[in-house]
Amino acid sequence: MIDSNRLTRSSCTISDVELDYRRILTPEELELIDSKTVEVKYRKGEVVFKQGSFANNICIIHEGLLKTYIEGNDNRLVLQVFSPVKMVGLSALLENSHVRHYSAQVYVESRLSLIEIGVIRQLMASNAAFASKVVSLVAEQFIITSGRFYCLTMKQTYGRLADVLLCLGNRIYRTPRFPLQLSRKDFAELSGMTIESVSRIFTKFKHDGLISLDNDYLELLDIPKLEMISSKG
Amino acid sequence: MIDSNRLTRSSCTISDVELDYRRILTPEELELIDSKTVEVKYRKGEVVFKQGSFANNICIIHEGLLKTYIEGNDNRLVLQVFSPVKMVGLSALLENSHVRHYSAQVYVESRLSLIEIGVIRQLMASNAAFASKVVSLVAEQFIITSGRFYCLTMKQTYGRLADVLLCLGNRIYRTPRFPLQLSRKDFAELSGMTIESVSRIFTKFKHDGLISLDNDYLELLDIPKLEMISSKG
DNA sequence: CAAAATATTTGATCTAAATCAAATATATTA
DNA sequence: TAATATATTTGATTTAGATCAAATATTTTG
Repeated sequence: MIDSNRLTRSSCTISDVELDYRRILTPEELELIDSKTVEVKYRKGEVVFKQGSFANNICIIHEGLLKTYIEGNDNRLVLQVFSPVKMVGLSALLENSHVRHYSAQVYVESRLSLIEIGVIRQLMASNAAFASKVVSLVAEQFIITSGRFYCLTMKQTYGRLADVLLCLGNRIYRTPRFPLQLSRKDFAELSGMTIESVSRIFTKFKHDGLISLDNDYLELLDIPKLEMISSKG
Repeated sequence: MIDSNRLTRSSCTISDVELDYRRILTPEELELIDSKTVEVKYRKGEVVFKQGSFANNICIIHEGLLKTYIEGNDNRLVLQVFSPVKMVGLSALLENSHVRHYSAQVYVESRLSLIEIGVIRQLMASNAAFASKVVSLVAEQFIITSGRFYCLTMKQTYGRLADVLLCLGNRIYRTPRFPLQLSRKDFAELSGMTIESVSRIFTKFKHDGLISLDNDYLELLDIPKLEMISSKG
């Protein structure tokens, strides 16, 4: 039986859809897309694009880690986290709206390629299989973000933080022991709480033997229990 | 200057993208799609589709009002509200996943047409302009739901309820005075709070002259002030 | 390396909104 | 129409988590 639980009720934002769009394109189309692609390196904390600015490209992350977020008056809501190899900024393909509806920023040094959005629109208009692929990617982002939405509005702080830790271990770093590249502030933002609450829950999790924190590495020691905390809310 | 504020920071879920996909299709394609479409009437409160079930159609709402929502253990998160004429259930177009990730239910008696999902996939694969249209619709849903996400996680109860009232007046009924078809429970679910909180805030809003409630009609008396409450959170 | 700046932890207090409880009001049914 | 069920309002109490405040730790910089 299939478990649709992760998508619908967890805060994890990592995609399952394969980014194998190149297979779909003809040699001429590949040449076209490559001629309109540049590769850019971003240093830790640099902003890739800003909410409200004109959207002139679609990004693919090849190395690193980045987040997309809505900026409010004095707060931010993280929409998604992207690790390699994923497409970022697809919702700029909304017709009649050439503006970013959210910002993007890298957590760590990252390597992205930027594809001119005009080419993407052009390929969508000429290659239906490519357009179908884009539908699938955007639909998945919708479902994933809805799941995160559910998590942040329905679960309590412990469940939300457990969720974020599980996502990091299972899907981003793909190992229970991983380098701690995120600050408490990043965790707070990701799990929708204050820095102080994150700190307190980390202390509790450490004390209960769920995680360990030693020289810049975080290890998930009791994944089943973390999963229980995540699902109970 | 364009205001992207409504989309990015309000709980309103009503689309701006025109549902003019029929213009895009050839006469043969129109015949095909029509041969795979049925019209169904739903009575108040009936469920159109359930989270976890197989997705075999895309819905278009012609009359009435419906919501999509994620079902948790003992709670629900309303993702979007749809009024005529909108497409519902598009995210089922995610490849390799034929399951609904959320449920849909009508608030009032509604008339929908149901289009077999296979036809939609087929048309997307053969007609790139149609597929591009679908990308635009799904991208818009993503952005709209993200805005609602922001609203429900960042604003306080007064702002959230003001938001819902403004959406009803401005975009769903398109008049400041409209029939009260939603219960307190519906409002509570829409604005992410308890029935008691809704009731208390309604009393306050009535007392402050922002709204009036008389025999089954709700009227927005002071829209600028409601907008201020919505934006201040 | 010391000093300054920044990040994290821990404790005390406060508060928005939930929960609990009971009183109306409205709708439904016999 | 009375009786029952359901929905709404209002008040009292509780609580999860924020805010405020101060003490470490860690990092950065001159």
